[in-house]
Amino acid sequence: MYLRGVMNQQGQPGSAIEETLRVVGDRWSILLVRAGLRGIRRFDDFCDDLGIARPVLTERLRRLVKFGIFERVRYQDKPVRYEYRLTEAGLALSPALVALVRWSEEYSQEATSETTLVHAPCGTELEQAFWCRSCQTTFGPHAVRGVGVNGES
Amino acid sequence: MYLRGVMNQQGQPGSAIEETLRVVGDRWSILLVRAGLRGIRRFDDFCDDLGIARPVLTERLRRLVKFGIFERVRYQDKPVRYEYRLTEAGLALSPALVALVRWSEEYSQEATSETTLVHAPCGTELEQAFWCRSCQTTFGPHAVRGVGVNGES
DNA sequence: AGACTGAGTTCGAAATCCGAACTCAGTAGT
DNA sequence: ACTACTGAGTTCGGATTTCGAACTCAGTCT
Repeated sequence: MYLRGVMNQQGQPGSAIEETLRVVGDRWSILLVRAGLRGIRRFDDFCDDLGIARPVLTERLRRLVKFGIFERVRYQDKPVRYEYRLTEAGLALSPALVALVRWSEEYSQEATSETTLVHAPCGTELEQAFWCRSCQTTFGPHAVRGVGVNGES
Repeated sequence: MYLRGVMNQQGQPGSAIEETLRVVGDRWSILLVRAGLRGIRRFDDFCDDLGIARPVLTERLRRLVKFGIFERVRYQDKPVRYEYRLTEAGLALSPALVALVRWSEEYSQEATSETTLVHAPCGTELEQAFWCRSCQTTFGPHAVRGVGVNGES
């Protein structure tokens, strides 16, 4: 099993993902990131697109800004208006998003997906893999291992 | 922008990820899957490991079973006892999990990760990429496109 | 003046979350 | 036979979050 480094009895240290899920692990945050990737930037547009309650949206965006996933940008002065743009870090969540989309396509029984993800140049359905720069190969989850900072298994 | 096919005003159709996040998009579910990958199977062990409240764990596991991510297996008869094992579908969530771990390692300011994910055979830090079977290449998120079932952009 | 826009706040009702204590069947020890 | 213990849950009341609907506030448009 390849996910290690946890040591989480009674909630002290909080491994990296735990921390991350505390930010991004609710029903809306990932959807907000996805909306951001789809080009949505404005408060009301997020609201309409996702059907999220306004107070919740306010709170969620504030948190995502605080953790550097979105930035709040003033895009107009006369009536001062702000919009929310994905940061570098926010964009970097897309592999996770894509992994979830792929999973949904394959295993989610309920929603029939109207969309498939493909490799743009050729139109082939994409697969997700891990890539080793030094071996120059792709590989699957079974070849992944977690190592601690001082290199133990 | 490569994530499409949504059409979600006032919550009707629910694209695939929305559906998925309704199952897996809370602070605990993903952590439960991760615990499952780490070999945890028993109620009390989940409880101790994650520090999740018992009633919540009950409800969460029930839901994950219902959606085919865990299965509830009777592993003993004398006092009847059940444990929870990841299904095929549950295991298939690991790419998403790995993507989140990678993101955490790179961008999460708070938790310093004590663990890094590497390619097992050679020990090199892994990268995550998309793989096109027909072109035999890896590529990044910018080369991904979403197409609808009848093939429009 | 009156209506509209966009980004929020405020409100009370409803759903969730929590920890701590309890249940229930069976097992092990004395 | 009595007690303690295990594992998988339930039950409880209180705290926190979520919700939809209505309101605010600055500025613009007609």
